[in-house]
Formats: sequence, structure tokens, C-alpha cells
Amino acid sequence: MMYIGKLAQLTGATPKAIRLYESIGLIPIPLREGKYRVYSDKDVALVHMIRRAQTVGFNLSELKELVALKAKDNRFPIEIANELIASKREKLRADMDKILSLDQALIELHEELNRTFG
Amino acid sequence: MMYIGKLAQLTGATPKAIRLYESIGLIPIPLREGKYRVYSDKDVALVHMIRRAQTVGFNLSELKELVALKAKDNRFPIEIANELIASKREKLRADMDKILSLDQALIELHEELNRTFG
DNA sequence: CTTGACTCTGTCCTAAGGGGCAAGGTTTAC
DNA sequence: GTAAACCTTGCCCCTTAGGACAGAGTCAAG
Repeated sequence: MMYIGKLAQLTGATPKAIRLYESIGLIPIPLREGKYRVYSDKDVALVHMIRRAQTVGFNLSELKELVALKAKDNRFPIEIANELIASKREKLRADMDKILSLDQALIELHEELNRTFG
Repeated sequence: MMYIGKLAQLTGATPKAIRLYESIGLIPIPLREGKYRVYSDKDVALVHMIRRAQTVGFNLSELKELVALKAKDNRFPIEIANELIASKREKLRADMDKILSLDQALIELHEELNRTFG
């Protein structure tokens, strides 16, 4: 059992972020000791998972859906997670294409500027 | 001479975006006919340039700097533009690295999930 | 009892507009 | 002449994932 600062320290999230997760229903509403939120090791694990999923490109609403699905069936929605991962990877491929074409556009812009002004 | 809707139509920007550009000092404050903003062909060219620069990755504050520099010397700041282009390309390379590592992380996450739950 | 560390809620801020609203101006059709 | 249809104006709230800050309440230690 710990307060929000400890949870933040253990997970690398800030208290502000943790309260945000709570406010959008991504983590359960914790009990209170007086006015202070009290968290358990389960919350540490959950916030850890959230942060890790964020670093690989999931946004909070996607995570909320996964958490909701898990709460419904009480098991991890592996198939849906796999689908999400696949579509994330597709999106990454699209992002790569975009970066390549932006780079090409920058090259052309550079050449054009130096033809025009150089 | 035209109103904002015509300028929007000619440039592909929305009236909303054009007013935003004006509010941050990216385009000059236009004269008015009554309460309506009146634009010239110069504005068409400027908004066109803004939009094109946006598509290759420049944000509005960067463009504002360029416009300010041009206004100061009354000539296009070619050297600074070239520097900006070079740093944009560097940033694109960094983005690409990040995408590749994210993709790798997704692969590993996928394998881990299916080892654990599959 | 007081100090310092921690937490609470609430507000405003970010980039680049999107959406919507009411009020007023302009143009076209009848 | 007037009504419909369209255009512009400013204003407000909304988006992501929190950051910064204020003011107040709370906790443990000295």
C-alpha cells in the first residue's frame, strides 16, 4: 500500500499522469486514506504495462479499450492485442513511407532554393 | 482582391487556418472592406508557401521566424533555410530510427504475448 | 508547534486548427 | 421590395498527454 508519489516513483509515471489515467477510466479508482489515494502492487503492474504500451505506440484510448475488454472477460484479449499490434506495424510502415517522401521533398526543396537564390 | 473564402479556395487552407496565421503574425494583417478581410495575389503566394512548407515538416513558429528574417533584410534567408532543411533531414533520420526500434519492440511484444498467453 | 515534504483540486497551457454558434453583411431570385 | 442563400465576423469549446502553477490540506519528524 502506497500513496501516489510512491506509485509514480516505482512506475516512472508522474502523479499527474496517474490521475489522468484514473480520470479516463484506464486504472481503477483507488481507495482513500483520508483524502489520499492508496495504491497496491497491482496498480504498480498496471501502470507499468500502460507505460510500456505507450512507448510502443499505443495511445490511452486504445489501452482503455484493452483494459475494458479484459475487465469484461476477465482474461487478456490476446487476439485483439495481436490485431492492434499488426495494425500498429502497418501504420509504422506508412509512417516510414511518409518520412521517405518528406526527405525527398526536402531534397528537392533544397535544390530548388539554391537554383533560385544561390 | 478577394475575401477570405476565395483565398482559402485558391490555397487549400481553410478560413480558420488563415485567421490563425494572421493571429500569430505569420501573414500580414490585411486591410478591410467594411468588416471583411481583403487579400491580394501576394497573400495567395504567401499562404501557398506556408502550406507547402508545412507539408515538408516545418511548423508555424519556424515559418514565422523565416518570414520575420525575410521582412528584416527584405530578401529570402537562403542560408538559414538551408540550415533548417538540413536539421529537418536529421530529425527525419532520427524519426526513422525511432520507428525501426518501435517496430522491433512491437515484434518482441507480439512474441512475448503469444509465449505468455498463446 | 512548526517545518518540510507530500498530496489534494482546480485552472491555464501546449499545435494546429475543427466544429459550431449567433450576428451581421452581400448577392441572387422572385 | 423582400426573402432565401451564402459569406464573414468573433467567440467558445474540443482534440493528446500531460506540464506548470496556485492555494490549501495533510503527514511525519524534530
